[in-house]
Amino acid sequence: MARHDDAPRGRRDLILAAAAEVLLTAGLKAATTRMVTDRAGVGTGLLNHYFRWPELRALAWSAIFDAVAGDINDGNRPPAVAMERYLATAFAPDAWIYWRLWIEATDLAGTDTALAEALSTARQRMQDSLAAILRDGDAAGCWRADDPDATALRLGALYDGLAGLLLSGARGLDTAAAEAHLRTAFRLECGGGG
Amino acid sequence: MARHDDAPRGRRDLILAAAAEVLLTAGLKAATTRMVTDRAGVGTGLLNHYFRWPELRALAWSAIFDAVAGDINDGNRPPAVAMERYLATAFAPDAWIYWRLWIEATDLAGTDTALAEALSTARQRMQDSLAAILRDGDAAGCWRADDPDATALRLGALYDGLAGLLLSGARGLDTAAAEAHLRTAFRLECGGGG
DNA sequence: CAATCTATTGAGCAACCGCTCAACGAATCA
DNA sequence: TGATTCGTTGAGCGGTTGCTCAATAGATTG
Repeated sequence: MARHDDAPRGRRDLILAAAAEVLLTAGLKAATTRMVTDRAGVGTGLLNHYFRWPELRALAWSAIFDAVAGDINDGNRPPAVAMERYLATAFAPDAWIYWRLWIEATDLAGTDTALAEALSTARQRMQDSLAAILRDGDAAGCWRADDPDATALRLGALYDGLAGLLLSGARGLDTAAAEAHLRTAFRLECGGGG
Repeated sequence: MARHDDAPRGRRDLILAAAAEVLLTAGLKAATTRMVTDRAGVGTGLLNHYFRWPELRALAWSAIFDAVAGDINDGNRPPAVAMERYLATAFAPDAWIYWRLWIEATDLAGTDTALAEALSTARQRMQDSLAAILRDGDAAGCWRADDPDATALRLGALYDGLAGLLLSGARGLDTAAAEAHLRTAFRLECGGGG
């Protein structure tokens, strides 16, 4: 994902790419402008010449979740496969940094309007993707989904809540248990077809 | 000699009370030591004489949610009434500062160990209370609850997720819709009797 | 070649944070 | 009374942050 091509279209894109790498490494809250300029091998002034920090941070965050969304939507999988993939990868160990970034964005969105906009867009896209899978599955008879949008919202919110529990170190909950809870919720929402 | 805690309201308690007021006003992340000393009408040094900031912040946070928990558990209501009260007050307008404090604590718990401990305790208590209501309701035939603890965890996580959505300004979701989603989840978990 | 312009630098600014510590007033003790 | 203790003060320290701006290097132009 992080491309270290020696032919970046310009220092601007170099900085943007470095910012995304920093977010994936340090998280959203801990990331600073100096981390980005250090990683890009660039003076601190150049970052502020091209961006303001909240703007750059939101852009890098969006870039990351654009890639994630592309990963989810790519290919025309049958709904049962797509759903299984969603449930199986939701709390996978190597997805950890993504729900950390997601939760941190939820938190910062209250203050940072640029990030709030980015989060709103990404969330809508995720929810629409999930709703589409649910609708397809209903049409194909895999399960029942009377109100795919509402179900997608609830599953998404449950996902957020479980991720928050995991991040803040809730007692008696690991990634396997979180996945099981998400699967249970899906079964309750859409019937026993699992 | 007798100078310990016999004083009805020493400066220490004054500072702690001021900290709680600041949290309820400014939130957890925005609160600073200087807000607390200003509100308490006390020098900045005195706060640090009695507390470290993370410790004081966690103490004040705990005090707030001790009061909330007392409010929930107080009285021996029948399970149906207790459950209805939980669902109806979950996203009430005058409770929003509490789920803001709750969500912010979830976020800060990753860094702040004192707050993580306080959150873990409060969360366990909330979850136990909810599980007890679910169990009582099952025993009384109000609804069905095969695994009250798991259901309580899922409802709590959904609550966290919905609160996060509300706080970060998700499109097409207000407090009434959030409450409706929570009620739907409860109905799916515990049967259509409600 | 010199002149011009643009991209880039990084020391340093201003604002914030939690926290320290020498100093002070008011009790208490001898 | 003077000496001692202790709660209390607040200017200021050390550290962090995003960001500025005069200075500089490098390419372009006449």
